Amino acid sequence: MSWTRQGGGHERRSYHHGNLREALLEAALQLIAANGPAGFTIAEAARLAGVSPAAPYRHFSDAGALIAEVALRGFERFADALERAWNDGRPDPVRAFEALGRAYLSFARQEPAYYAAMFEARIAAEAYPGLQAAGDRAFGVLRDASERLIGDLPRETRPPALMMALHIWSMSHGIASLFVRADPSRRKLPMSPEDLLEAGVLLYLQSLGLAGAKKP
Amino acid sequence: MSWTRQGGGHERRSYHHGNLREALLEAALQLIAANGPAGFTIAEAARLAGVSPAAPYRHFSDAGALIAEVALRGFERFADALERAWNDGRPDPVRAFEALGRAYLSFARQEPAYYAAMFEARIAAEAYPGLQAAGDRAFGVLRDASERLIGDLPRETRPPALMMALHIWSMSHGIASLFVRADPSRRKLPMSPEDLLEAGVLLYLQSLGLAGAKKP
DNA sequence: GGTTGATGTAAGAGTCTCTCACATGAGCTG
DNA sequence: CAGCTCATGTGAGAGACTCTTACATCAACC
Repeated sequence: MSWTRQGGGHERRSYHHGNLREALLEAALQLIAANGPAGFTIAEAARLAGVSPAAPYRHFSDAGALIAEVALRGFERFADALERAWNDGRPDPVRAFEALGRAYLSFARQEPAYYAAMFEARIAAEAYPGLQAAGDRAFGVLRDASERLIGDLPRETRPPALMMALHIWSMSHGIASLFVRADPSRRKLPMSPEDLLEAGVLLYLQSLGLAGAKKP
Repeated sequence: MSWTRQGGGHERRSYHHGNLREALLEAALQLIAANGPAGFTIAEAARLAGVSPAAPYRHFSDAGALIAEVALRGFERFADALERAWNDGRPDPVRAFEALGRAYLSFARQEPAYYAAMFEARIAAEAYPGLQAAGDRAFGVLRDASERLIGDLPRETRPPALMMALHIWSMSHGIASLFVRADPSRRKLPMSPEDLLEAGVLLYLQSLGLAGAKKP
């Protein structure tokens, strides 16, 4: 997809680009995917967009602001993906919960640039207000799902939903960081990250009295 | 502690530094701790060591090689810390296993510069041979501990020790990355990362038939 | 005492960030 | 339609960093 006004190649005829902001965000995604968050530079993004190195500063105060915008959009897509996977607990809560975990890893795999901007760029979240909220929305999906899952448990054995969500988030994030995002040359696993996470979640749920049996 | 030959301040009288390599590694730790892996520069490290910007290149081929050396030493300290915490399963395997988890988080908290170099610098591990081995030694502690923990279980219900170690490593790493290493302004937790991890590990062990009861 | 090799410096080419003054032209206003 | 205005782009440049090359220093060894 192209973001230039001409809709064609990257040759621009008019003085003004017409859609530079989007073109820069697109370029950032490419560069981050290729080289990690540190591999992205304003200068290179400007080059990809076909403008001078100073032009991006009309749209972003500095490189961090551009990365933060990528991260923000990433969190929104991430939250959407998690919501689709959870699908309001259908076909049944346990299955939907597993789909949620797979969606987490899938996002890390399919959208490495967003994932890197969100979790590996070390952005000061408080400096970019929307970021925190977008992250909270994504986490909220997991929290609501946890709440729903344990809803059927008797009060005495019911764990705090927040704690449960934090456990699942942490394990998903750990697996994604260590085994999905790591270089391919990295330590070989005896199973796919997806299977590893599914087994971990099932064991965790078992200890709560949910998902008692092994998967059919 | 000072790494100059004079053992005193950072004023050097002789032409040669005497211990530049160590001084640079020390400077890198300071800079990474202060500004993250991206905040470290060869030029600034040279300045801290009191040498010209070109001098570091006598000891490290480039900035990545210096970071990799920091990461390597970090993994060694990390493995040592984990081994001390496990303490060969004393006083009993379950308690020692919990101590292992606390040691993981403690390392992330107490040694942020090493942790950042190890896990946040995106080093190409295959380019620095010792790195992979050092990381494997640290993981090996967790793996051996898992093996020992499940050793008492009947064969039929015994999970693969490797999988178990990967689950614990992932949850520990996830909690460390998300809640120990995150900026202090970050989302407030209902409990400390240490308690969160301990609860998660206990639940996990419960589902395996270990650590059946809640902690006294 | 002289030589040599490891370790330092000075200088510089190339790149990046970010700023400032100036150029362009799309859209509004009369 | 003429003219104005302002968002958006350019050119030039200061300051910082990376890494290289040629040269300087000096500790250790013959």
